[in-house]
Amino acid sequence: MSDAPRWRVVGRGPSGGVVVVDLAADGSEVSRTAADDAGLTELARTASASLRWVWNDTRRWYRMLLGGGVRLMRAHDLRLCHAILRTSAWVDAPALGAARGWDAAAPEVEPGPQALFDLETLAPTLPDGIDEVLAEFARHRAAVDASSHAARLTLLLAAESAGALLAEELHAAGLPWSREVHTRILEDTLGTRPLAGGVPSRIADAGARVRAALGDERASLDSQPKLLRALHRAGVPATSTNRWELAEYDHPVIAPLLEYKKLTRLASANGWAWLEEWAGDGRFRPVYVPGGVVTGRWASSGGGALQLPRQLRPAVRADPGWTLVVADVAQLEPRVLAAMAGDLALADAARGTDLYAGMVGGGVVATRPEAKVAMLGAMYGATTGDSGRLVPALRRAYPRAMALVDEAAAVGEDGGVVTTWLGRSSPPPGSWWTSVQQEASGADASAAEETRARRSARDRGRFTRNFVVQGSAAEWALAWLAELRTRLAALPTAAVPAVASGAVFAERAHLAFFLHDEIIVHTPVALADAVADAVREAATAATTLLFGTFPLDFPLDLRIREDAAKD
DNA sequence: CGCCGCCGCGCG
DNA sequence: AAAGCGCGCGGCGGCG
Repeated sequence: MSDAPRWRVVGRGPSGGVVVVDLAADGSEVSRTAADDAGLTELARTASASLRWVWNDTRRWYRMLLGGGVRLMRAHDLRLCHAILRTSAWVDAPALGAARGWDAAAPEVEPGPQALFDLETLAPTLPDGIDEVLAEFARHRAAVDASSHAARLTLLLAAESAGALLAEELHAAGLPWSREVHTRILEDTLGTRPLAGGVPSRIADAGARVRAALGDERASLDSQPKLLRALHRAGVPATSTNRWELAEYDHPVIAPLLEYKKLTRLASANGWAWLEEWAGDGRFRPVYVPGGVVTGRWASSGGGALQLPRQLRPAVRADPGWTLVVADVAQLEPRVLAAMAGDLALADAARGTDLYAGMVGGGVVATRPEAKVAMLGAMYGATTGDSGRLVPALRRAYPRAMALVDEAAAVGEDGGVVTTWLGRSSPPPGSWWTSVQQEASGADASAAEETRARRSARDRGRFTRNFVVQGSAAEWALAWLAELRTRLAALPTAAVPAVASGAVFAERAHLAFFLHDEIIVHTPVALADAVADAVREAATAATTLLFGTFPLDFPLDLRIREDAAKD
């Protein structure tokens, strides 16, 4: 059926009701239907999985559909795709020039209470009128079609939008979390839970030992300036209180102070209050923010989802009858760099499962830890220290890979824009950066102005150097997620006890967590092996999708177990 | 009292 | 054991 609808565009009519417009592959309108929210949910429930849903903001629409028990496979998120297309160096900027209002930040699903009283300060809202939505979608298609990199951009927009669907599903499903295990970790580490306003026993104990070593019974340990002064009085000439510097001093206060800092960090970031607020019902439901980082990585909002300490991983526990498939990619970024640069020598080092061991085996550096810091230094732009010292060896061994990141840095220092493998471009320099460079280029520029300009140029060079690698790695990860999501949806159901993940995921394997290069799938035990296969197949498919036949794979560290601890 | 910048530290 | 990218968050303290 060549005239079957390919896109389903969702917006609002003049009266505020939902309007659904189906478009054929050539963009012509096939049908136009008025609906309400319930009607939209029913339309979605019976829609073909091949239909791509187009709307202004996935969170706005998909949260409702998921709540109604509907899962969709494909989308085109106009806000996220606009952000990519508007800045991509592969897109003719005027193509989106007619767009108005599509640069808005992600809107809140529920307006905050103050918004009701303070209308003037409301953030500009995203257009949702069906005609504006249709027009913006048409601009996107035209912009992609006119690009000389249409295939890659199409892939990027599809992956970004699949990520937006998944972000909502991850929120709806939640990460299965054991109150009991978390509480036990807290008690084992911090001691018994204090009464309201009190201090856990081991923190109190460590604090007492710190104060004794300082010879100051009243020393304030939680205020950085006060702690620094107390250290000076005790004869520790530290310039900061970060743990790397403190560890350099030989003084009896150091050991208990580092212990105190570690314990207070756990208590304040992920202690009993966090447990009650974020995971009290047995699910941790972070708000993921796809595209929330300039490089294309996801950010998160609330609960510190992307900073969960490894120490608490044992609290991630499958429901009864379920298990977890936990997988992460080994050395994702250097592998992506090797593939982008077409660097066969680096690809050769990556042949086994451990790229860093491969570097040692190739005689590039002497030890695995050296290989790791050297590679990180190459991608981050290290110039000094152990890492910077080793980078020249990499430049000799992997000239193509190093030329790619060195070129990205040179472009950035010069005020230019760099672009990822699939077409996400770095933001242009801001007005502050440009004026600093201009002031320093004048004949009457002071030495201080020149120094400032050089420093900010190098800072930007390190940013663009890393942007191409971090951003392209994020694209591989998105493709992996999108491929995996499709495969999981195709798996059968399995009879298992009901879970707290919502109707959409009852008896179904589903993604439960994503962290840059790592995923957790929550699955009925009977499906675990099939899920593991799907995770591996998805990685292979993502690699082929991005890099074709380039001889490099992305090996996974994959575990099937009831908790998400590393060992 | 709320807002904001700084510091420190968790994650990749 | 760092000095080199990207984040979010809690606590503090200065400010209005």
